[in-house]
Amino acid sequence: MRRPTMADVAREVGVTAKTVSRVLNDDGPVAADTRERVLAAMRRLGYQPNLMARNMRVGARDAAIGLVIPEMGNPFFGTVAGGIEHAVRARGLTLIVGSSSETAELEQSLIATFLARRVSALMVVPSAASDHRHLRAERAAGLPIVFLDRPAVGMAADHVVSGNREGAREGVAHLVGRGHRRIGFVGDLPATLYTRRERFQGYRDALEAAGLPFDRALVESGHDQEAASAAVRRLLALPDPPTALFAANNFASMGAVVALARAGRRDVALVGFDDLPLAEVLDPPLTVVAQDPAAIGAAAAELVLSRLDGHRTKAARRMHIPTRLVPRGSGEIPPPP
Amino acid sequence: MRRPTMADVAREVGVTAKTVSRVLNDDGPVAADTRERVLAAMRRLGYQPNLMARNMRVGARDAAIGLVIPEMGNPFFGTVAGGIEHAVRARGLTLIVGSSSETAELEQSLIATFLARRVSALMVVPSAASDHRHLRAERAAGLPIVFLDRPAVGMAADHVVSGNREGAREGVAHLVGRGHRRIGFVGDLPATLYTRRERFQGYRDALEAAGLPFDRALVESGHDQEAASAAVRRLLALPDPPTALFAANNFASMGAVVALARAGRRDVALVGFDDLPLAEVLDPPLTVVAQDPAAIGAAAAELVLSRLDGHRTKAARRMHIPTRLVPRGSGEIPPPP
DNA sequence: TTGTACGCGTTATCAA
DNA sequence: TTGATAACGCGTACAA
Repeated sequence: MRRPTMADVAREVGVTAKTVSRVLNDDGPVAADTRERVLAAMRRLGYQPNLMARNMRVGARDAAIGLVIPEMGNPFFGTVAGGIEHAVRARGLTLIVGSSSETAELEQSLIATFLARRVSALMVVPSAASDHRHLRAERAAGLPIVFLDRPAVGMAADHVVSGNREGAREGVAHLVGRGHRRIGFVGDLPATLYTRRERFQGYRDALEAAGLPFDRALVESGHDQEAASAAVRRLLALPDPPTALFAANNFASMGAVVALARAGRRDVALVGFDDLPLAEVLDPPLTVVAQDPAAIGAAAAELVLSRLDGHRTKAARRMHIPTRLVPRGSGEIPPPP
Repeated sequence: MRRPTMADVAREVGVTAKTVSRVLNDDGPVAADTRERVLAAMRRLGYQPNLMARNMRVGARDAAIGLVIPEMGNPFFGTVAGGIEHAVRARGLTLIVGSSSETAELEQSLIATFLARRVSALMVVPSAASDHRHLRAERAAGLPIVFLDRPAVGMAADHVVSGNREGAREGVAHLVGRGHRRIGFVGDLPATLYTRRERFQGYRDALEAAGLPFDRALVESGHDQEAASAAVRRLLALPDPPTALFAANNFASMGAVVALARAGRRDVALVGFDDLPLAEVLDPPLTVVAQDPAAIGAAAAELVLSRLDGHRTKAARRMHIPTRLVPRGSGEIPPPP
């Protein structure tokens, strides 16, 4: 029950494999008659070309792009992946995905697998503790590599990230504009994470631009939704508590929403970084600084495709995808008089 | 700047490619000394084995699993994919993913690509209008094929689905148990969708078990969140409106939540099928029949792996992953006296 | 318009 | 313990 090959089709028709190949790829001249007979034989035998063999012969490159994301169930990264797939499909490239669970070990192991497969390009969302020095040789050898959401560590490479700092500044400035002077910051851990650092800088930028003092007591962190909830409770229990909160990522937002709802506090303003599905039906509806994951994926795909097209600049190209402030209610709550 | 091959390593050491291969795969006897020198040369040259060539030579099968899902950004399918990847990674299999945008054309084209790549197995979430007759030959030839979330059309094949009918029955029975006698059904379109049909059957089962009449006027549909909202508004505007609603999928739930919130109706009970991220902080918190997407992915992966291990039953194996009723508030609202 | 010879990078087979 | 040779399925270069 072997699968038919070009040779089988060729034998059936009484020609050479090369002729079958010509028909398949519309390459070179083939007599209309021969062509018909080859196509008929293909159908009769149920022939399917072997992409593996083709890839190997033609470019010594797999017509696939390797993508490493932290977690597939996370709609942010899922949407990024969708944006990439959509953009590369037209080029006949398929997407190979692996999730790193935010660990450097899995990330490395996935990258190694992709390299072994000879993928045409590599796209990576770096996990917290990873280092990418070992990829410098690959990049130098011409393999397109793009980092997503966070920059590479230990090497200069293309990347596409959100306008984290600007977005956070805008979100916090929005609160300042409503009259808030004590604004809490709820971030993730570790505090060395790129996105966390950038958004924290944006927070400080906004305070400074408004001439407001920075109070370390107003900065809290948590590594998941529960911890973020607890962080918010601590902030609200301060002697001189904040009148507004800035949640620096989506689970911090969720944690803040839950903490405020449980405490029955409808007087505390809240702006979250990254949009949430049901944000508009929350009570109050959640004001966010929305990211654009599909655009991040599409931009990264374009970077990769242009490199594949021979655009071999040595310089790393870096893109910031702008965020968008979406006022819905929670961010417009004024401070108490 | 060519990438080093086995032959390069072999030349460097003064042996044959086959010896290098033996070292790489721990296959056959190699002198400890030779072994060391080969390993050293590999490191020196930065050799990386070419998986494409290996796959082609060894099994004519790609060490990858092809997965077709409707949409990557949807956390339900993202989590399913994560469950699969987690389960197959230990076997050295990687995951190739494509999204069909719920169209039969893209689904077919993705499947064709995967078959051309000679993937080791195929996992498919069928889109609404697709037909899988053409896969019968593949299945007969021994390719493991598993359908997810919805069964195949036109062929008998393994599948893993949620306990849609039982879950819906339990959700509706929950409302009946609270005293509701007029319960609206909000489903998706087209009404011929497998999941829609099953959940509708569960709805009718629960009514029948309680001796309640079925009223066609209480059944409404919509193909997205907005349409579901409109459907709910129509139900509430009936002369004899429902006192409770059953939303048969997640966007129907969201639509219902929005519609009820906008209408200020806190007296209408609501149970949704499929859980939502912020369900517990909604007002009222949303009672749901939760599915277990990670378990669906894991179960499907196990089916595939057992087939790969030679378990070649001709009979299709079908699994139902049970749902779980999560009472949070919205489903416990009693009918008006 | 078609065929021949060879190579992609690896492993299987059998002999040395 | 190692090597020589062939093979996987396909495309390239060139000849016929």
